[in-house]
Amino acid sequence: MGRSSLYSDASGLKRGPWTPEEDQKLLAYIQQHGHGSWRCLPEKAGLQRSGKSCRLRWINYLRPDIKRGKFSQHEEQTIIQLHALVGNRWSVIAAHLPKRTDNEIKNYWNTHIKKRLAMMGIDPVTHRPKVASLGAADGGPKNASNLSHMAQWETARLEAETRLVKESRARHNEPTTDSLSPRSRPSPSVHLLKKMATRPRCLDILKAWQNVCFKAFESSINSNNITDLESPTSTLHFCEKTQAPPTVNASFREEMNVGLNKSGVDMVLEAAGEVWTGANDFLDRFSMTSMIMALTQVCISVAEQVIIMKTTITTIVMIS
DNA sequence: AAATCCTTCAACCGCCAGTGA
DNA sequence: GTCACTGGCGGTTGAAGGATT
Repeated sequence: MGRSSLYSDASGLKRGPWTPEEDQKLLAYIQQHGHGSWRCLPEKAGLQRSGKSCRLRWINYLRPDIKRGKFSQHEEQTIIQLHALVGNRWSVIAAHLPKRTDNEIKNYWNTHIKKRLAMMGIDPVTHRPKVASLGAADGGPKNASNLSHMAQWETARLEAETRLVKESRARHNEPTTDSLSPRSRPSPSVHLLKKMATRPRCLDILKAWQNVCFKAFESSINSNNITDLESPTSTLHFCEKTQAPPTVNASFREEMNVGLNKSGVDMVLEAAGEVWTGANDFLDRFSMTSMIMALTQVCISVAEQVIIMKTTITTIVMIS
């Protein structure tokens, strides 16, 4: 496989698929000497390859700590929820999946998850519902819309549960996967995600969150308009029109550019009051926001169930 | 059985950030 | 400060092989 021919390029370096002999040479050299400088490695290992090609082959295929084969359901959920958080930052996502490479995750996303989300009526880029397109495809716009939302809420619920479990586990000092990251240089985001899973959360945040969330919840139920709710994976959107408080600084807004609705986050942060003032570094803020997102998704899921029940009851009453 | 279409994924490319001279 | 080099990353390609016609 690969897109280049088997022939050597202008510099005399071989390209294209690796042969077993080449693999053996590379493996043997690295096991004996370590990779050292990738640029110098091919010559020392007796390979007619570029250092870059050797590095890629090692990272994505030859490393002994690589897990191959089908992705588990848990891995898939992790990918989806992390993608909702960080977007196409495959190296960050890979850092949280044991023995998976960023390339593998990227391929899996593009060939499997992306399509499945699209079929569920979820935009794989924004993680928001594509209600119009699903309705058009299915004939019944209303049913399609409801189906779409139910899928959304269920996805959100699973995501939230998974995230909370993960954070809880991390707090109990279970081993993280960071040491297994295919990248030797962890990105800042890896540290942030790791740190956010280990910091204790203040219950005041929960209280603050309950205030904000249930106001929106009540409002949604009163209007009885399901389509007013946004995708659970996008989270917090129903707070969007709230004005952002002045206490949250601009640099944080920049740093939080991970697909969140910032105004919604701001609103919760404002309600959190004093808790927030103590958290003046980005790590704390990121951690707090992650928790808020998880809680949002759980809450939206509950809200959806109630709305569906109310709609059903109304329908029954009308029929009877 | 052959042709065509579709899916998968290994490998490449180009860009960017970090580092040292 | 800036230049060159290196490694890391995300996007893209295209061959292989499976599925469908």
